[in-house]
Amino acid sequence: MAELNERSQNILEAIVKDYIASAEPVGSRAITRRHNFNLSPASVRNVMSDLEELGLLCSPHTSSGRIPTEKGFQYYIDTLLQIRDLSDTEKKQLRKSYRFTGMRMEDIMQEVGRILSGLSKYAGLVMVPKFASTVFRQIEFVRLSQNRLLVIYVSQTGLVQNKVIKADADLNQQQLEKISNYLNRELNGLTIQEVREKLKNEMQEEKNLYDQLRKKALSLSCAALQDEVEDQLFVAGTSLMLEQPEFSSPDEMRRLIQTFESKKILIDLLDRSQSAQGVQIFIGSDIDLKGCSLISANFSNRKGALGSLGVIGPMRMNYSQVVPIVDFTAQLVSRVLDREAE
Amino acid sequence: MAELNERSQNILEAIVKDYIASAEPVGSRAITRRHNFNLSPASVRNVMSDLEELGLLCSPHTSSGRIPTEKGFQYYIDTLLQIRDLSDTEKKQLRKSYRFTGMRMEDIMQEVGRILSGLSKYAGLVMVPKFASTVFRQIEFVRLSQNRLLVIYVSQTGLVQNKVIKADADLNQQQLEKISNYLNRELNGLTIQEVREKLKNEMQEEKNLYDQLRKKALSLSCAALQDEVEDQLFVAGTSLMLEQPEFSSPDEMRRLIQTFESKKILIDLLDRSQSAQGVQIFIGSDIDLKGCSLISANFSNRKGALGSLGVIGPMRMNYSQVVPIVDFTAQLVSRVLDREAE
DNA sequence: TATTAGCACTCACTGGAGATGAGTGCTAAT
DNA sequence: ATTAGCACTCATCTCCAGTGAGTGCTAATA
Repeated sequence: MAELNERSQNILEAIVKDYIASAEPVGSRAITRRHNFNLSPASVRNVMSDLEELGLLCSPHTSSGRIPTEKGFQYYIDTLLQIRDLSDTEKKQLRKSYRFTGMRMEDIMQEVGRILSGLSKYAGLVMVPKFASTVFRQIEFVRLSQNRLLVIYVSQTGLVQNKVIKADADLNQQQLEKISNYLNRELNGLTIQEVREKLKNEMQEEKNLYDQLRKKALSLSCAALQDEVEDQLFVAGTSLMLEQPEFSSPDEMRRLIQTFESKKILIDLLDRSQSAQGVQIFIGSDIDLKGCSLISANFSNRKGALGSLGVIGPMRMNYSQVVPIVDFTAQLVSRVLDREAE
Repeated sequence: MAELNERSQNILEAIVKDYIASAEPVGSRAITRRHNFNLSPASVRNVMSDLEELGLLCSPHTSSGRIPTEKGFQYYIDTLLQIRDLSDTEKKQLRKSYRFTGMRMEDIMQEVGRILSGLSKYAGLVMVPKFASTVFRQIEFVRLSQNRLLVIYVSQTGLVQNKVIKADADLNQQQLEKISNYLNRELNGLTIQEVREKLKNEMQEEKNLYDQLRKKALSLSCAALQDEVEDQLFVAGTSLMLEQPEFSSPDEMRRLIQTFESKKILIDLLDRSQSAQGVQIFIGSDIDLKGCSLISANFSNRKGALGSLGVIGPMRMNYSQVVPIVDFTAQLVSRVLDREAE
């Protein structure tokens, strides 16, 4: 992107800010009124015309004010946006909202989503990712029927997942207990990734294993960890999002609800942000949700990444307000989960 | 409700059916055209006027057709609605949709909701009720930190629930195992209700218990089962519901989404239907969702009630189509869960 | 006596005409 | 380089007449 001179930058910034506040096209006169650039509307118009030329602004029709294009927002985010830190009071307040003692992981996540949504007035997202990267704590087997077992595993952070697998042999509850004891001893503290590795190695190494128990244990846990568990996604504040003027038409509403309902798109989105550090902003065509932006951050504990959270809203989001909230929340959640793991 | 003569009944039925089909006020001429009662529009108008007098119909404004009032729908449901049985082909098809082998309880419930919604074109609901009535199968404890324990319990049907409790004493994993072994031996096959009773009795009986293990086991499991776990509710097909003309205005949409988002209202609704047998229809002011109806049924296995499922849609729902679907689905799910429990 | 044809009336909805106002681009003056 | 001035555009609002589906009432009819 070519450099803009200072005046153009100022005007672009003014337009973006005014548009964020009002959701209406911004005209040249309105700008001179609200900000005092000591410029006449006509001069502003000239600049606006240039900015339109550059693809940073557009006008919905010939005789209306300008609105920032996606590129305009991108420029604003990249070079104009100043993210203020939260004041200590704000931090304290935020910390006070986040009291999770005695809550289950699921409830914590849900609550975090709700709070994010409430603070931002947009929709809050929290994703607990595929189990793969989390740290193994315990595994239990429950015999459901002759060859169907319920596997329950618990991560270091207390996240509980379960699934049903088929067992080759019919094992009674006592045998299962022995197996889970064995596994818990062997695998405690490893990431699921590492557990998989280890199992794979041992399986190969000891094809003709004498130790029947161990053999069964290995085959069972392999089956249990074979395919991924789905990501869990918590969405909160959909209805707040619907209050935004960009979703005031029935069609737009339906589109949004459909997207949120399937969850798939949102999961993919947050998955993509998994790898990065700090706050990320996805905007417009980055994401499969026309006209929307996502501000996200990852949370993690000492042992590595655990999940992502964020706020999704119209492209015309109040970035300078929401970014620090998302950032700080991610930090808080990370700390809480560290404490949980102890 | 006073008896209506046959002609009035016929005309009321025609109006309700036409309104269900079109969502538009029904006029006298339209009726004579579509059904051949051998009556002139004027005669129909007289009858309609009577029905309005009785509170079964109303007109949105002076010069428009009539729409059924809530009372009108109620009358239709109570005395005019004929529920056809599903044909064998339909039953077979439905059975084919419901293949749940190897799925977790949660996934089954979600899938049932989706199918219900897809078949009815309205929103599908499935609720797994408070754990209280389900049958105990297994309990496990996981030590999270010094005095925080994760309790996992599994019902006979394979439903997994977990929560965090505080423990008085710091117990290591081996002790916990012994305790859970003890509990699993003692309590297997009882309903949670019965488990509670039993624990309460034993606690009182043996206040000065020598058996330390048993004492700890009792106090722990008491804490674990103390307060109810929340009902779990699965909602599917919200966006289908939004296609209905009664929710075409932004305000109505928002109202609906808000209601669905909080889940509270829906849970209360399904809770109320818990006690009854067979299909139930809640309509209009019965429920806290203006202009909507709920068709629900309970599912259960040999050991008793397990949950409810249903379809929620506009009051102008196609009852004769949806009622048998809900009914049959509840039966199917009951059977599946019986098989799971084995 | 129940039914119906006829008629005046109501009211949502539609589409066109005109007024309004916020905004633009261009040009010429400063 | 900046700005005042001006003609022009276009969404939006309001007013208005026309249309059509529907009603209630009354008098004629079978």
